[in-house]
Amino acid sequence: MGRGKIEIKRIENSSNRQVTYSKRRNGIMKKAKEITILCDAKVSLIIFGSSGKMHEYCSPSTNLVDILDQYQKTSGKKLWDAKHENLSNEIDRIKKENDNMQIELRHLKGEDITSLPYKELMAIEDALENGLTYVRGKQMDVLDKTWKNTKFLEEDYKQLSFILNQQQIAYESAREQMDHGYQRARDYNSQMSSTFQVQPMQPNLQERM
Amino acid sequence: MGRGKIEIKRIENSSNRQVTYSKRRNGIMKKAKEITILCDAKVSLIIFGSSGKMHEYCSPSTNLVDILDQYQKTSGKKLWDAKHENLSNEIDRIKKENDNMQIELRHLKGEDITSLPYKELMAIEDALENGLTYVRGKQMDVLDKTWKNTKFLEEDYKQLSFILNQQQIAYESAREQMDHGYQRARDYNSQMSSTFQVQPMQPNLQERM
DNA sequence: AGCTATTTATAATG
DNA sequence: TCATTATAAATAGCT
Repeated sequence: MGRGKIEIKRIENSSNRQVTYSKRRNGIMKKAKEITILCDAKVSLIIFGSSGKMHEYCSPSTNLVDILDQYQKTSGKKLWDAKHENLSNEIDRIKKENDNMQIELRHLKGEDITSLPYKELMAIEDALENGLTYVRGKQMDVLDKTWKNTKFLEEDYKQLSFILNQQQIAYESAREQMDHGYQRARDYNSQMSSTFQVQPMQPNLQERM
Repeated sequence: MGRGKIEIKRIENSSNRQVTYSKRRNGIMKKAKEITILCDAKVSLIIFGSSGKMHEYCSPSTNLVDILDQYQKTSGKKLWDAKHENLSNEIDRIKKENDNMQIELRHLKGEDITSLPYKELMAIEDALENGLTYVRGKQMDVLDKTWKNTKFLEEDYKQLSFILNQQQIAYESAREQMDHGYQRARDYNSQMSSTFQVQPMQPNLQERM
């Protein structure tokens, strides 16, 4: 597009090259702007001439950083170094921490917060906290007692089981003796008691609380 | 340059826009390559179409990172650091959020509340009350279960006592027989086995929870 | 996708 | 360097 066709290869004449560069650079810039407007495109164009001078175009709807971000996401290529990755990781970590706390808060809170007049609030607040402390303490006590009772009961139960076992053995012994009629029960008694170890009847009861 | 002149404004017809985008994108790409060769320029061109698809050109003598480095040096604009700053800002923001939540948590636990204004006390109070309701309900559930468990245990205990009692009686009987030596044990045997069948000692205690 | 009438970009020139 | 202009290239509207 000019008075003569040119081959696409480096323009050796420095002056011509400079002129062509200038003209074509403007041309590309213009085209970039146009496609941005015509087609809703996001464009980043950076040109360095051989002299080192820079020219830049970036579509007005965004900025270079955003475009480069998007570039990284889309292409998968990383432009930023490990520092930025570390920062990103820290953000992720803190966000996770955030989420955890938010969950904790939700657990501690009820749901809606209804408004009350200020004056009443102050007085109630102390009472509530005292009540809260009291109730918690009280409930802990009750749980404690219940637990102890259960433990005692369990102990009794074990002992009873043991005695029952002994009784059964004694009974069997007695029966056998009665059937054969010649050996003493006392021998079997002692022998069996060591065989029948006491079984813990409620080994995991505390886990049921 | 076309059959008709067009105004440079967004092409409303989506299909036309897409076609034009494709054509012009190729045009720009070609121009970029050409200026690179003709004029020894370094070019980076990144285009995102409205569909989100990316197209990129970078002059072969270099790469995007180098160009961006040079961009920062030449323009003085921070790219790298801008990104860094953005991330740092976000970290600060999230950390602040974190701190706020931590304070809220402390307040709910009754810590650091002495110097708080009414409004916040009110909010905390409501939250505590709601939480209290929830906790109480939960504790009631636990107590209920414990109580039921205790009752079951008591039943077992009673039953065991009963059986023990039976055993003792049977044993006494058997001994007596043995002493007097005239009645068969088999009668007692059948009697006892039916007695033993009664005991569901701890078959499915866990299901009671 | 191609085609082509036109518009646009630009190489050569002054 | 800038403006002009002849010409090559790009492309808008069609099929």
